[in-house]
Amino acid sequence: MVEKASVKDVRRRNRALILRHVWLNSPTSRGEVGLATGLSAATVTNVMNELIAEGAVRAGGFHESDGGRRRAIVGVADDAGLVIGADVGETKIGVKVFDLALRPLAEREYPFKGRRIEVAEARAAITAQVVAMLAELNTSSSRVLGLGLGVPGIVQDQIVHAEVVGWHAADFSGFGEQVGVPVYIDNGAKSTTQAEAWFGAARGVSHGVMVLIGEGAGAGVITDGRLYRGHSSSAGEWGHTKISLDGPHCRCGRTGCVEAFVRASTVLDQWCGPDQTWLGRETEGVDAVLRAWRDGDPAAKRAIDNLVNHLGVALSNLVNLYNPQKIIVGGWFGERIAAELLPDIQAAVRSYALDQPGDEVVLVRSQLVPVAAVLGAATLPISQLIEYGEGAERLNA
Amino acid sequence: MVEKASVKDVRRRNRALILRHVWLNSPTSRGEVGLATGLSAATVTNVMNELIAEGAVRAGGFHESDGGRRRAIVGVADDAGLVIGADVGETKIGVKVFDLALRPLAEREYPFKGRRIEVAEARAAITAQVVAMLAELNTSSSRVLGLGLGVPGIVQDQIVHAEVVGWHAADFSGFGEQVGVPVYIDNGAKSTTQAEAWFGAARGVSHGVMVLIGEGAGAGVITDGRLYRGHSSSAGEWGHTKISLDGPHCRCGRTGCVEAFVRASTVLDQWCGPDQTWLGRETEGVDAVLRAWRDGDPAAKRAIDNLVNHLGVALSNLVNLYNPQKIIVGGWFGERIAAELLPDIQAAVRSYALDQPGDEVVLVRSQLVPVAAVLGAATLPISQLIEYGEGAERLNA
DNA sequence: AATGATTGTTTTATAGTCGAAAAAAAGAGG
DNA sequence: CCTCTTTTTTTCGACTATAAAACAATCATT
Repeated sequence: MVEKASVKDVRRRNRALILRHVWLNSPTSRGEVGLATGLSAATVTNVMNELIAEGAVRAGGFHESDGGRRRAIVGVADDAGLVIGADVGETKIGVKVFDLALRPLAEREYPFKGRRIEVAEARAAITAQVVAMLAELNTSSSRVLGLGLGVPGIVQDQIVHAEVVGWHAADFSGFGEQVGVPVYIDNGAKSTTQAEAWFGAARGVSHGVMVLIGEGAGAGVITDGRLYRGHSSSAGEWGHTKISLDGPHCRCGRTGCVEAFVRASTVLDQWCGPDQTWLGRETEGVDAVLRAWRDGDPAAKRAIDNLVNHLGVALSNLVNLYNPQKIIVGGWFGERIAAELLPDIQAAVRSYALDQPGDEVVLVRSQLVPVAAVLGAATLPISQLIEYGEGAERLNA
Repeated sequence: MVEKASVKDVRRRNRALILRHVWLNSPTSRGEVGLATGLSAATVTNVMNELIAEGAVRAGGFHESDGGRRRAIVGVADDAGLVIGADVGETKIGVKVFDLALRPLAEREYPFKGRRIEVAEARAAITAQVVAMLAELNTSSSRVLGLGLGVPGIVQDQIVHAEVVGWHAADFSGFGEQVGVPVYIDNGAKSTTQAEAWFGAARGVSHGVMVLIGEGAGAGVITDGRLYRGHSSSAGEWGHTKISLDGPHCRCGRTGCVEAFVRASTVLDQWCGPDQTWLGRETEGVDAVLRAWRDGDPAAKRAIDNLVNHLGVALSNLVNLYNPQKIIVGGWFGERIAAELLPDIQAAVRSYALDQPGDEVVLVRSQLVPVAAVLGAATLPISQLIEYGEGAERLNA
């Protein structure tokens, strides 16, 4: 239930604390780290030198002084290795190579619009793109710390259940050997949330929820500064919670799901009727309906009002259940509507949620939409390095 | 965001681990504790002797030997002090005095059926009853470790928001001085869940949800073996999440709340129509509708089918969001319907929840219904003692 | 240029943690 | 009385973090 602790755990935890701070605030100095973590200067020096010896942190140069010894610069050893993020979306697979500071170096896409993709094809496609990009960058796979893979479904061990792309118990075991680098798989919403927590609108939030709205709807939950996973890491499946006892049919085969109410096509259908199809031009359609709404088009107003109302209900349930400080609205569609409608959505949430948690929650727009998915996936190997020192031997290889 | 750790924390945590095991498995022995916690025999001895010196644990007697040194018995120092649990329900306040092993010693009730109760009245009533019971037991308040108070609402510091009893920002500050013992206040659903986690159906569950259904509907969430509180400890307010966009009016002033669908009176109204009132005889009414349902009464069948269906939707949302191993169904009404309908409810939940989390979750019936509320409240001071050593100086006073 | 104030980092010394192993205690059974 | 078994306690070693002191390196002022 709760695990025992020993002195070793203290070290592991403080080490992670320090390394995480360096990663998220690079370049920094020992003194700053001590202030931020609350650890004594002695401990910081001690741990920092260990990290430098291992190669995860690099020291070099000095900050400018304003009256005293200069602070030595310590920061991510950004060229000590590479990290890869891959994300399986509904219409394409994106793969991106980053340096350890998560600056992009190369990227590829593998579209499969309008059809299904089999697991084997996905595995092969990712492998091919990784190989191609590493060749292009003229590096070897031994320099890669790891590949993080985000998938639109539930992950258990190496098995993926992703109904929206038709994967029932899709098997990713042995994928690491296939690609030639260590592979870490997670739900796409969770890894996107991780990205937002590290670099975006959820920085420093200890209780927050990120919702991702596009053609689907997912969520990632942060509690006590960590991703919430539940018993078998499928927690946070907001898109298929129900806000109506009948309601429209959802892709999952059930009715009344949040996803069926708030996804982009629902709004487009409500605006133009289901005859006029925006298939393949959804982003265009969304821009159009928002434009029409601004111009006072009554059909657009109806569609948008519905959306805001349904989002208000669906998000208020999250507020009542998770009591977050912040809700980050993301996903390609979510980000677009947040740009225009955030105050209305927030008002709707407040009207439906209980007073106390409703008054405290703040809605914000995602800051990383176009890159969040692959970036989030790329944080997976780095998280493992930070938390458990996993893969440190691959650095500077 | 995440706190630093030091060697002191190791001790505090292991100490809590050991003390909790003794409390929940009293009487036990040092060896058993070592096995259960994974700690070395040396550490167990060390910590245990500290706990004995402080008075929270008592050593005495021996287990029988089967060919070796006898195991020394260590257990809760049950007569080293008292603990009080109080619970503010919708129609009455219950107060109960326990010894430290949580065996009941005295109890009182203060009914206020059919009317509201002001905070001052509640405070006075609890105080009076505590004084009376301590007199009856011929002990002094200095022997009381603390009083735990469960309230039907959200608690922040000493301020209680409980709309169902009409308390808006009810002030409980200074209540400890008034009663003469340290007071700990928490949401009633949470403290009831705590009781079930220590002594009932949720023992050893690290990810679970307890739902309490009566005239209201609440929930307590356990994650990683601990109560989930969220940003401002109002997490888990399941009763006012919405499963319908219109739906019946709820006492909270909104519509479509789970509570409005699954509370006892809703079923009774659906069975007999709103004319026939069961006001004041709800338990009777529930027994009657269940009897009618078993006898094949069509109106009863309709009402029960609705209930099962709505519960299925409402609980499936919890399953999708929290991914629990277990859902414990409690509350006076919940426990009754669980006795008869648990398989049907579980089937409904599975049909609405996503496959993977839905297949894994198990519904069980609460084991502690009549006593859970006050018992859970009484665990509050004990939790503080176990986790932080708070109040140890009051033991053996 | 010399001095002192200021700031950042490293070293030293100390108190505290757990755990492995040895030692001791306390029984059963011959 | 001796041996074997089981449980608990003691001893000792490996690690932790931190406070305080020492050290290092800069700026400002004289």
